Amino acid sequence: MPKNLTTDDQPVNPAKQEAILSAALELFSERTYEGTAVPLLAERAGVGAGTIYRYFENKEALVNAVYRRWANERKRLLVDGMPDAPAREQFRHFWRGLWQLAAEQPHATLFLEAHHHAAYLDEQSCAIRNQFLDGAALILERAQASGQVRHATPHVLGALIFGSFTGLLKQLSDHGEGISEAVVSESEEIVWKMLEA
Amino acid sequence: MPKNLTTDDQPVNPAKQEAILSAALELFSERTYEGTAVPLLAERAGVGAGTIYRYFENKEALVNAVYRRWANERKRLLVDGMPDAPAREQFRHFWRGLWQLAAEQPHATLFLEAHHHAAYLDEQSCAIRNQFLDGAALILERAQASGQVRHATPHVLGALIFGSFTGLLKQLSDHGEGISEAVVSESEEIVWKMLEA
Amino acid sequence: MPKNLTTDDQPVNPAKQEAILSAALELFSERTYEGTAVPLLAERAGVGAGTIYRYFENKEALVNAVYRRWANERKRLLVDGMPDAPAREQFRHFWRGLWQLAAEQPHATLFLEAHHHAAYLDEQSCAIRNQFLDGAALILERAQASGQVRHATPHVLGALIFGSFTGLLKQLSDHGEGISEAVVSESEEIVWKMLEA
Amino acid sequence: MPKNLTTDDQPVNPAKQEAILSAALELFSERTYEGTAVPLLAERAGVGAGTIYRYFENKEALVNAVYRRWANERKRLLVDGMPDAPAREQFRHFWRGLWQLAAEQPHATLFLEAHHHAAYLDEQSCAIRNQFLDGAALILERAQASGQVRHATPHVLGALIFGSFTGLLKQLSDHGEGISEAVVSESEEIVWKMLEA
DNA sequence: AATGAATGAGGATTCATTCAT
DNA sequence: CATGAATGAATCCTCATTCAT
Repeated sequence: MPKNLTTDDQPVNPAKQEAILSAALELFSERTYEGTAVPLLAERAGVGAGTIYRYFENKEALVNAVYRRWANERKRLLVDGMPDAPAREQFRHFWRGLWQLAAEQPHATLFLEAHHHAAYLDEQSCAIRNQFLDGAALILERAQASGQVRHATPHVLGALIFGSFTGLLKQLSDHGEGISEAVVSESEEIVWKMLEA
Repeated sequence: MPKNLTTDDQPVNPAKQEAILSAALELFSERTYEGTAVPLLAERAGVGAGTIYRYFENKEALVNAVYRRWANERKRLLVDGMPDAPAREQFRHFWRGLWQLAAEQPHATLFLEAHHHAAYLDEQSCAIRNQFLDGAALILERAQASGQVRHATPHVLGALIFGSFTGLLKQLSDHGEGISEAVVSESEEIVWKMLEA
Repeated sequence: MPKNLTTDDQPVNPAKQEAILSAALELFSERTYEGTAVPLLAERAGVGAGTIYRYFENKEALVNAVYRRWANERKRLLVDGMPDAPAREQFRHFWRGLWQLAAEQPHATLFLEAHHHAAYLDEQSCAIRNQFLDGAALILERAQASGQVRHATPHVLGALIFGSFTGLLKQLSDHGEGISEAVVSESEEIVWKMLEA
Repeated sequence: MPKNLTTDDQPVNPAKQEAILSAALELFSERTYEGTAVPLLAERAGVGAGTIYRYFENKEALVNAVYRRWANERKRLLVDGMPDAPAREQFRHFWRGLWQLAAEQPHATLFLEAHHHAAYLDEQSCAIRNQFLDGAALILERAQASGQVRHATPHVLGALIFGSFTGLLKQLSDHGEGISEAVVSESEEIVWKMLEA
């Protein structure tokens, strides 16, 4: 009776695990963690309710798996994948990356945002978010050192940029508007003003 | 004879109603709406579980009351109370107002943020948030007309500003840092850059 | 702190006690004992909820008081008040008495019927119903002895007569029909056939 | 996918559904609908409390299921199964049928009687009882037409007969007496007197 | 390995009763 | 003496989790 099947204990059926993670992402962001019943989740994933417990120890482990998955993806894309380039270009990479992720995985960004404070997130999940923010701060710091970005507490700067993105994304989704190239480039210009030395 | 004590039918004991609203604000933002059990809420408010139902028809009516209370307060302070002044000064009023509210009522801003999407918010509650956002957009529009603020979709601009604030506030609260004058003025300068014509 | 105020411990305010008993009769027969909330009962009686407990030890004592009141009234009218007369005339007295009570106190008869089996009726309440039935049986027995009424177990005969009455009353009230002289005399004739020697 | 297990969506486990219906019949007639707590009901049925909600949408749906079940059974046996025969024989069929049902299912008749007025009975449940009463009235009417039964409003006659039965059954059960052949045939003779032309 | 019927602890809510006013 | 606001035990019901199949 293996416990932690989330790790690579050779998950029984990758397609099923994937379906569960995907259904969880959808439902947890549409409704809430507490507001989502496991049986409903199972139905959405097309598996039996009991099956979920073969892939995840419990509901809490499942949210954490979803969180980690997308928090990692975001970090990988936006921080690890940051090119060595002038600050303006790095910012473009970052900003457009955020929007691309939001466009490709409409639920992922809002899910990450909504669940960050959650009491049920474990340390590892929190750690990943911090890696993302710290990574972004480090990039900023380097850009400041080379005089390309305004001098200000890097974490403050990072929070402002990231908050701008989240605020705009929420507004668009509230109004049922999709993500248009126009909005992305307009906002890129504007937000860069906060960084520009 | 009237049952609806949620309205101003001279609530039986204002101090108790206040205690309930206050406990609800705290718990709903620390945990979640769904994640907060009514008995716990009652204990935190220092009243019996049944008492809550003398003041609010049900849990849903209670969240809405909390939401309306602070959404109104915010609108009153930041939009209705906006002085007729140069754009830069109006922005200072707005930005510092946001932080002042956050400092005085640490939970209120995060509560409003976390509950905006909530399915259980009724029309009236939603209307107030829109009044706030539309009001802010209108002020921006006027400032744009007079050439003091960059030309860009007002709601986009508004979302960026408000998002910046929220992002920074969350970051501070995550790190357990309080709201310092330094951070407020530093951020004010930076965010203004997004508006500056 | 006198307990049993239902007895003649000089009830504090007879009009109020009366109002409570009357409201209880109405509500307990329209809804149920368990289905009737004490606060509602208080409102219907025009008194405060707490007041009820000055007149009756608790809800259970109240139903019993209502039950006893009408069970006694019925016994007094129909059994104690039975004239010494030929059987046919005694039956007329009894049958018309039942309908008169039902007409004057629409709720009382149905209340008595509905609550007879109730677990919360105390011994005294049950005793009264038995006095009524035993009294009726005794009258029947005498009439049988004098050859005016068919020979059959008196209690069986009594149950059939009384059941006929209840059945018809319920049917009328189900159909929203009032108690008409026509129905009463028609049924009197018919039911007498069961007794006729 | 279908939620409504109350219908014949092949109830998950017929034996369990049966146990619940049976426990409900017992308890609802011993105590009351409102007076019967669901956990107690579950215990008596030998199932978990939650299980009841897999078979019945809620407590109300459960009483209705019980009511329909026995009201249908009664109608089937006594009205639909009425032979084409002389009135006296038809009456014997009806009367003995009532007592047979009462003997086989001691709780069913009293349950039906006690719950007829109930506010929580839905339209379908009420319809069945009416089918029973109307059916009985129709049979009476035919017998009147052929001069075998006294002329009197059929529904009145029906109510008297059925009321007699109920009254006697209650008396027997109050006194803890079983249903004896003697009582049944004695009462059959007597009640027939009400019908005899 | 997968299921989904069954469970019971825990949720929201009601209501008989008390007690400070 | 009368009140009705306050209470918490007890209600109905949901849902995360288990386990026999």
